Amino acid sequence: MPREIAERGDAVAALAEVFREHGYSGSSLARITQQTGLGKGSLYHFFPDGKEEMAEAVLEEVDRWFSEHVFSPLLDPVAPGRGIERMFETVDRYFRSGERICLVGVFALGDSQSRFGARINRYFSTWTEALAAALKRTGLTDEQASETAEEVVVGIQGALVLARSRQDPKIFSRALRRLKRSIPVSE
Amino acid sequence: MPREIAERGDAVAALAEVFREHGYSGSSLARITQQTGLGKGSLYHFFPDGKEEMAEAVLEEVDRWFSEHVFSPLLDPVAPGRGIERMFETVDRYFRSGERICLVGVFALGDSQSRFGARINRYFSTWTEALAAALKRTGLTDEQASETAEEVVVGIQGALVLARSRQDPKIFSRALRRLKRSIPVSE
DNA sequence: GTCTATAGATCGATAGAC
DNA sequence: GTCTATCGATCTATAGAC
Repeated sequence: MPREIAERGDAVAALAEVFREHGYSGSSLARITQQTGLGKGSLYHFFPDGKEEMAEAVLEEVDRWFSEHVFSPLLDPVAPGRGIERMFETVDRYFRSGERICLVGVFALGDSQSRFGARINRYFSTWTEALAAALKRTGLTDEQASETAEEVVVGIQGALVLARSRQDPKIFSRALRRLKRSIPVSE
Repeated sequence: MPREIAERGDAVAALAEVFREHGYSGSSLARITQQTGLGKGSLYHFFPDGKEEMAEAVLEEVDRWFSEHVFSPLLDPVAPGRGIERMFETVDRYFRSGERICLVGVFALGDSQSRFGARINRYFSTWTEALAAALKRTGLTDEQASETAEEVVVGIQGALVLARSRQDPKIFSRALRRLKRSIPVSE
């Protein structure tokens, strides 16, 4: 029987949920060991630089995951419309239709902004620019594409904040529906 | 010469900026005393129940301020269109055109969500419902009004997250402009 | 690799002088 | 009301056994 957490990659996934739920300062090592089942020995074996390295690894993994599953499909040269469609589907699944919040957003609003600012900035700018590029290839002007891309990313983040605040995931679903509609149809 | 902080009300205003910038767990008493200039003696004199009472007082003050300056104008029975206009102006000023973030949003995404959940929920539902009521009185159907109100509050919060993340307040200004446009004109 | 024990700093909170 | 001193708890991180 395999252990639940046998390597660094598994540890990162478990850490992500802790940081997502409690933020950076709210995630004490005591809480981390408890929620992940990993002892301090294991944690400092995988992440010699401690909590900051854990958070860095988590942010890096989120970045990697979005690059592969969200940003890359948007940049697919053959089907911009299809890439955008897929983005909405993937995002809906990733955030569990509004039950999950965005870890990068949590870090952006929290006290960890100064610590991880560069990575946070890059995550959102990469997303916005990839979406703008796809929109442009559906026929929008540069300005329309940039503006619409920003509107979509803003709308997603805001919907996650409100869904969490009001404990109502449907807020997120409704926002996704509105945002999809706001995009000029193309085929 | 008057002291900078002579009463509880002034303390609350100073505390708000600390919590806004560092979140709940990120605002240690050491940081609070340093940033506000208030000693622990004074803080515990004003807030006998400590840090949690400080945060409660700050949230209460934000609630009170928005009720007076944002929600009430929306509910003004004579001029729904004018109330909505004023809401955008007031919100733009309050968030310093995107340089400031929403303290309630910070608490909502942070680990303080469980502690202050009821108040956070109420803040956003009051806002959304007041705006929906105003929109309805401009002639929108119940459903259009609710949907548009949600879109606006979501858009504002998302824009604050992105403006902070990308260190670009203009993201907030652009979002406000789009949201104003999304509202059916009325006079 | 993972455990226990613990160091050293910082946490929120309190006491008592003034 | 505000200060300094300090409590016990908790924090991040490390050491050393296995």
